[in-house]
Amino acid sequence: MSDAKSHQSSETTDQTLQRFMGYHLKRAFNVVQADLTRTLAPFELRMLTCTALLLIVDNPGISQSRLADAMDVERPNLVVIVDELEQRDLIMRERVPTDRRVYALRATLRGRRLATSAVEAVTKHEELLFQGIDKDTREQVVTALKLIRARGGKDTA
Amino acid sequence: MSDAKSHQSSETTDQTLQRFMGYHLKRAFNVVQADLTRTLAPFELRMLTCTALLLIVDNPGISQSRLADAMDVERPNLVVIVDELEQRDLIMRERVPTDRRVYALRATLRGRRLATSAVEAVTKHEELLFQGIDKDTREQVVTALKLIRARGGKDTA
DNA sequence: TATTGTTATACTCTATAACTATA
DNA sequence: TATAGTTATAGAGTATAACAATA
Repeated sequence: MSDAKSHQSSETTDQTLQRFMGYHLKRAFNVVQADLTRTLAPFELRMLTCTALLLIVDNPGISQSRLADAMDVERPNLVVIVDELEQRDLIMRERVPTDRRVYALRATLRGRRLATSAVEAVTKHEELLFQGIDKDTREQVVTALKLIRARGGKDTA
Repeated sequence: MSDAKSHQSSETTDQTLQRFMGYHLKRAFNVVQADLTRTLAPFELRMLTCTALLLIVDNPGISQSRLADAMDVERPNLVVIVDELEQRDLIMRERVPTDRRVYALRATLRGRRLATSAVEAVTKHEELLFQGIDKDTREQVVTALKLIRARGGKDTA
């Protein structure tokens, strides 16, 4: 019990950490993130670039500010993501005549095609990763995750 | 509909992304992460250093390799975390006579005291953050997250 | 040979301040 | 003045290769 040897072939008990949802959330997210990275690699997309592409495909004309909000990303960090997608000819920045400050983002045909392929791959990926969890539970999890998301920014005071 | 203006005051539909658990997981994790960072700041702990400290407190004599496994962190990345905790006199690296390659990690009194305070703060933090989610749902979510974690590493092939 | 801890390194993600051009 | 996009920058997390000491 006082020797390191006694731990070598046993699992950690994690008594304290097991109580925290944040711990489980992080571990699960690490797995999903790592798996998703592999799944998206053939498309030369990362989680963030893929998310941005899908949002632009689904919301043609969206501005960078609104895209940043939807992605929970700071505006400065979104710039490089949009740059990358534009350089790869997957999206376009179009000037808006009524407000020359904003860009209207639109997917190109190439972008829409890549998005379709990526969505198919991610769908398969998630089916595999979550196959041990029944549909009802999945929906409950999503509902809970949305609630957590909605509480964001509120102070713990 | 083709003008960016039509999107300015409406929410994105996110039709495609909404289907993916990974998207919800990431957004929820971002919120928890940001909130937890604020909660742990007074203790000068981050999510990773706090996790390491709690695991060492709960598993005295644990080696760095086993700690890295428990945290899903690569060994090289754990070194700086352990360095930080040791420099702050929260834990000690002890040589193990039976295997001189490994360090047995143990929390100091100071480390155990800080861990107790941090656990208290995080507990309060999570109570606030998850107060809209009933106990049964929370347990179901944790069970699901554990299942996802357990599937890690398995190929999507 | 294999493993523990380590160094070095690189890439990604996150966060903030300050600038420009437009409104 | 306020907002959209941008630049620069810093901090933190993640991942891999290679090394010394030890088994």
